[in-house]
Amino acid sequence: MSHEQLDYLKMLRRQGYRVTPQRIAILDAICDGEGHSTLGEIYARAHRLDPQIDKSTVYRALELFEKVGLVLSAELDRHERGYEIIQPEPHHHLICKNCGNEFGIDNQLVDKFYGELKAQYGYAITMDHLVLSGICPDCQEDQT
Amino acid sequence: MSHEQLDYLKMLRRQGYRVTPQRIAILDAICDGEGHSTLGEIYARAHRLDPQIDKSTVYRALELFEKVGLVLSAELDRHERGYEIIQPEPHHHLICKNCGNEFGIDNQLVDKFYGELKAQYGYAITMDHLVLSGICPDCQEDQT
DNA sequence: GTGAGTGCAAACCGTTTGCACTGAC
DNA sequence: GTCAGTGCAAACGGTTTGCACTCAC
Repeated sequence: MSHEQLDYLKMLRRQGYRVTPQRIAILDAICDGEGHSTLGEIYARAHRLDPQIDKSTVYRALELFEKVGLVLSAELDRHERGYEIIQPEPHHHLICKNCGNEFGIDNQLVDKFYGELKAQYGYAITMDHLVLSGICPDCQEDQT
Repeated sequence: MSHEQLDYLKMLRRQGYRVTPQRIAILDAICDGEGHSTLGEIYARAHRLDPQIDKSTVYRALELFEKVGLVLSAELDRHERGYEIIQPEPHHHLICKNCGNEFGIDNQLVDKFYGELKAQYGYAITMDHLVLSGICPDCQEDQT
């Protein structure tokens, strides 16, 4: 894993939580995935790294990681929650309904949209991790 | 219930499904709520109308209603799915995180945003029922 | 050495399913 | 009269919890 992981571990320790082999394995498992991983995927990967690891440990670790701000989660589609390692900037995604590909979105576009909503309705949108599903360009071509 | 309900029932019948007292009660229960109702809320209201009604019937009815296009559902926030009676136009919502108030959004704003995403990334967003959470004007004032 | 974190097993709870009965058509 | 729809009860699967043990600090 990259040197960044060390920072993640430091973040844990700094906030008074212990760094255990299980948490490292689970963190690795989250990073191994591209984009969002479901709990099941994370568990499978972590389990490969350490077959002793228990599912309840993964649940507890993900909850903790989210609390301390190491991971973000989002409802991907019906009954599927995805987790991903946190990024420095608030960021948003496009996910292709068809092929599952993920794509980061320019914050400016979203911020502008939020700004317009604020101007028009007064609502201050607080979703700093928007996940929009649609059809990616490649799949649009295939569908013709 | 309003005369519209008759249309809803017709829609069911037209598509070859039977109109039962339970389905009417569940439909009423959905309409009774303001904005999105959770399955639990719908069940509670339907149960008040007809104490005999079973939860599994509500599950089956909601699934059917969604399939035939009578209701829309959306993930409200973590582990809460909300159902609402369908509206003639594709529409979107703002929900206040604080007080739970819902507010419809002008489609144009969202369409424009989608258009920009399409132009910039090629993705064609297919979410015709966006639910954004934020803080409504009233609650923003209260928070000062 | 101590208590946070873990693995295990059981509990929990929302959802789904199988089945015999009922009532909409 | 028929079969889609229902209520009931049991099964299911993901998530949470209690507890004794372990190991990070």
